[in-house]
Amino acid sequence: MGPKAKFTKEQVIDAAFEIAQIEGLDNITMRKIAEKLGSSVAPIYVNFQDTSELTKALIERVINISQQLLKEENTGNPFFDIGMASLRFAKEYSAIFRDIVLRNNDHMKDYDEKMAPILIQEMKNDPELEGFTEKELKEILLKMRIFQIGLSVMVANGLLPNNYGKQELKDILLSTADDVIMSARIRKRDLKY
Amino acid sequence: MGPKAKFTKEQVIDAAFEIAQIEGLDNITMRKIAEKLGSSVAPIYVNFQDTSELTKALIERVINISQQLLKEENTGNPFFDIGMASLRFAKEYSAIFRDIVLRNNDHMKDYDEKMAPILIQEMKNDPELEGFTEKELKEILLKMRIFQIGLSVMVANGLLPNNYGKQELKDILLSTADDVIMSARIRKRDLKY
DNA sequence: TATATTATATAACATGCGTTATATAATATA
DNA sequence: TATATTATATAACGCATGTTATATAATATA
Repeated sequence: MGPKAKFTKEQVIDAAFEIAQIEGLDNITMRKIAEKLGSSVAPIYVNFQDTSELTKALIERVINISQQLLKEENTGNPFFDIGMASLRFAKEYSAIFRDIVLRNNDHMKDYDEKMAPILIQEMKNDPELEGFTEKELKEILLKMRIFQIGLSVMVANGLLPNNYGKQELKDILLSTADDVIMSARIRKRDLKY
Repeated sequence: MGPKAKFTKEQVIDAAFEIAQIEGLDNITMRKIAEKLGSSVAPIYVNFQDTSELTKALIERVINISQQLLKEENTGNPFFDIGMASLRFAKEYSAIFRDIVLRNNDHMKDYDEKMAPILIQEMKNDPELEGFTEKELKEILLKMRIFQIGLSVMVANGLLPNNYGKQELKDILLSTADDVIMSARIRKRDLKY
């Protein structure tokens, strides 16, 4: 009983997300969301108890988008796929990417620590990476993770040469992976003989 | 004629910098600075017209510190020195590093564009890099710049393994430089013969 | 020493924020 | 249809911010 709500949770999150996409997560305000929805702040408070609840929902939205981007990358090479998904996120949602990555939250660390063993396992099954010890694989993964974060930051901040598109990103990511792996193999060989 | 000012510009900037170091650039307020100085906000306005003027001075301070850090690195290998200076900044002033790098300001781009030709010139004089074309040198520099930014971000956000100190940072920076250069040389050779 | 000048502390103002109280409008149900 | 219930718009509250007006204190100079 009572009138229908003017907006769903999703619509409110959409509006908040649009603001975050341009101004960053910190610059979302209730009044801005209301303005974007063409209403007062009241409908927001019907859907969300307070700002913290809305923020949680927004973070979930961000995570869902990340996972969606990851699903869309399917070369079979998981750490290349993760790299490309992260790059797409950095490009398409750069303001949010900056806020998430550059804020010193535990999301990243948790994520890294959860993903590392999975990726190491995948690497063990990769014929291209045959013969490396676990320690060597970890070193390779770390280098690639560092490179991938650096590349994402540069994409988000528009620091790359103008002609850099998706293909160039792919190329440099793969090329650097080759560099790291090839060199690791050569070092291994040099030590052996 | 009149009483002496209680604080110099420098003292005000010091206080602001201390706040920024812990809370980030965005969380500096006139009242917080005043509190840290043990005074009211009035002396701040004697030294600076408004917030924007103080912010400019603070950015200059940040740049000076960066340059000081760079001066202290002197291996002769300029892009290694730049890398280490950036890493030290990321470690010692992580909140500010995040705000500077992750904000999409033009400082970074300007800096990169100014430094690139200088570094390329230095690379041309480096015997280790003999035989590479300018295009190849640019590719190597770009990869190292990406890696160095990634490493700095990870340092600032505490994402590296616990045992990572200055020596480990040096090692991984040099090791990756080797990877990139060695692989570039191998690719060159493969193409030739 | 007297005075003009300048620094300071205090308190106020305007603005923007999250949140909420309240009156009004809309609607499902009896 | 009448009513209870719920959504909405509006305006307000409390708080933090940058900035400024004002009264007071300090000091260089005549």
